[in-house]
Amino acid sequence: MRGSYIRSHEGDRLCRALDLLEPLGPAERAALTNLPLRCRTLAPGEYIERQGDARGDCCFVLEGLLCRSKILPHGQRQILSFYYPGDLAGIEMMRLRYNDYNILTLSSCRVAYVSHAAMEQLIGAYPVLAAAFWKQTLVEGAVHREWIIGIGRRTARERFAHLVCEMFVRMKMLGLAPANRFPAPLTQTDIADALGLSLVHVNRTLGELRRGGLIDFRRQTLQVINWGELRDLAGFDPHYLQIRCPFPEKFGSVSSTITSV
Amino acid sequence: MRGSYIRSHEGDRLCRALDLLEPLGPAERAALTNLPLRCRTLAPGEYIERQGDARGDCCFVLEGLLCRSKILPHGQRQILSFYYPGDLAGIEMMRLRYNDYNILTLSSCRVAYVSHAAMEQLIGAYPVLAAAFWKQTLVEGAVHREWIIGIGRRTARERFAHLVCEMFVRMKMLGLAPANRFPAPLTQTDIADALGLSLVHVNRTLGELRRGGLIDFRRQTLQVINWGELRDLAGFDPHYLQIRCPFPEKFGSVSSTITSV
DNA sequence: CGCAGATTTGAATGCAATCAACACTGGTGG
DNA sequence: CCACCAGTGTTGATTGCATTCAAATCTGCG
Repeated sequence: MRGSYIRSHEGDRLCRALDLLEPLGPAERAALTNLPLRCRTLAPGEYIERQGDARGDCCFVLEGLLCRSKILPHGQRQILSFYYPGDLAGIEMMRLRYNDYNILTLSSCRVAYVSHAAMEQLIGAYPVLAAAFWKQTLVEGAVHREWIIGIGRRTARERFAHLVCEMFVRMKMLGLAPANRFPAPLTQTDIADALGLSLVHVNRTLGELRRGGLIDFRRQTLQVINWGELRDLAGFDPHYLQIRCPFPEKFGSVSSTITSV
Repeated sequence: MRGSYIRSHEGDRLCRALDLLEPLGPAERAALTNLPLRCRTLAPGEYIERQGDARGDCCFVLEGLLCRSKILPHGQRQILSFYYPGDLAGIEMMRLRYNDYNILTLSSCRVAYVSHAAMEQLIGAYPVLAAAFWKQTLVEGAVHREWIIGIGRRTARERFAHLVCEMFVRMKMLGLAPANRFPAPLTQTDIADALGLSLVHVNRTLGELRRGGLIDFRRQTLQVINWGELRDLAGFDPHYLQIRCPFPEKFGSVSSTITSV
């Protein structure tokens, strides 16, 4: 099952995402685009990894949204994180023996599989790339912590708002949120499982945020309407995402643009 | 403020904890014990790092219990993780620019500070140690995920039971839980902030577990009385801790010993 | 059209938070 | 030695946020 080759704009996006973590030189860019990749297009709901399975290859996200989830013995589901374009899913399986989580597509996705062997070689040869991957893991940890805080101590409205802020900022960084709109290929059930809430309550909370003029969510698209209020409600501070570019400044102006509407 | 030298049995414990992640050779052990460390004894409630501060040195835990926490704007506190003897606290600050969390002692602690420079050198020279530290971060991520699941989807009793299981297994691994008793220098307020519950509810839940004959918790000491039931209640599966030694097997026998009492 | 999945709304229930008061503990100082 | 005090632990009563159960749309799609 040999996949197609990576497309040029997909390679660009991959480089861009990693460059946000660590500045890449031309050598690293070349090494990335010359990686032996197996590219594939996956339908929504396809699994990259399954809980309990033997560890599989690493997987670059080129396009679309994936998530990591776990099903509990009583059947409840918890979504643990999202994977955005440029993220490298399943990298921890290079070092760990057991895999307790599912990684699966939420939307139609373009992904690029890389063998562990190729990754080891890449990391060994390019310390900057090793640093970038290592840093991505650390940011993932920081995001985990922010989720713990949200689920542990924030109300449903704050929690929902915080998730929207996080997705918005990440998509914006990737240039995928023009006019403060970005694709969010999630059902309300998915959101509930990410926020640790029930489907019904997510629906009601969404209604409140919508009626409050903070966001809109229709046809798999999230729109941030009142960034200032949304951010304040969530208590959102983007520091934990460790954005390298001067994003907060740039973002302030966007924010004021929005709130002045 | 130059600290005292590391004591021999403390160096042993440090090596032992890392050896549980990756098997260390004599060279790595020697390198570890020859690290330029500044050892100190800290009182309960002292900070290693504060949220918003500039990044400080790394810090090995030699003895005692620390936690990572965050205070929210409205004053609520969430504890995000615990640091046990052998853990390296604050290692992520070698790579990240912003620090949004507190790291502080819960009990009286022995710690050993290491400069980032010394760590970089160590990691550069000993790939096995680099792998061990990297793996520790990955395990920390897995623990975060398990906490998300707990806070998001488990009831108060299950959540509490799961935390006790996790602490028990980690302490047992370190040889610090003889007779299924181990030091847990926590107030019920701390437990509440770790589990995302209120103090009052933690107190009631603890009462239930105590009356149910699952655990006891007195004078800063946790005792696992009925491991089988506790594990089943929590739905605890130690895989996520990535224990290298044949712990689950060994543990089964301990379990049966206990349940047969 | 018919159907499955997703969204929306209503009503009742329940788990955990909050408010409040009291008991226990260890440490300090008169 | 005892009074005092702050921190911690315990229990009762009330409130409320979120869940659960149930049913009615809505939507996309073969």
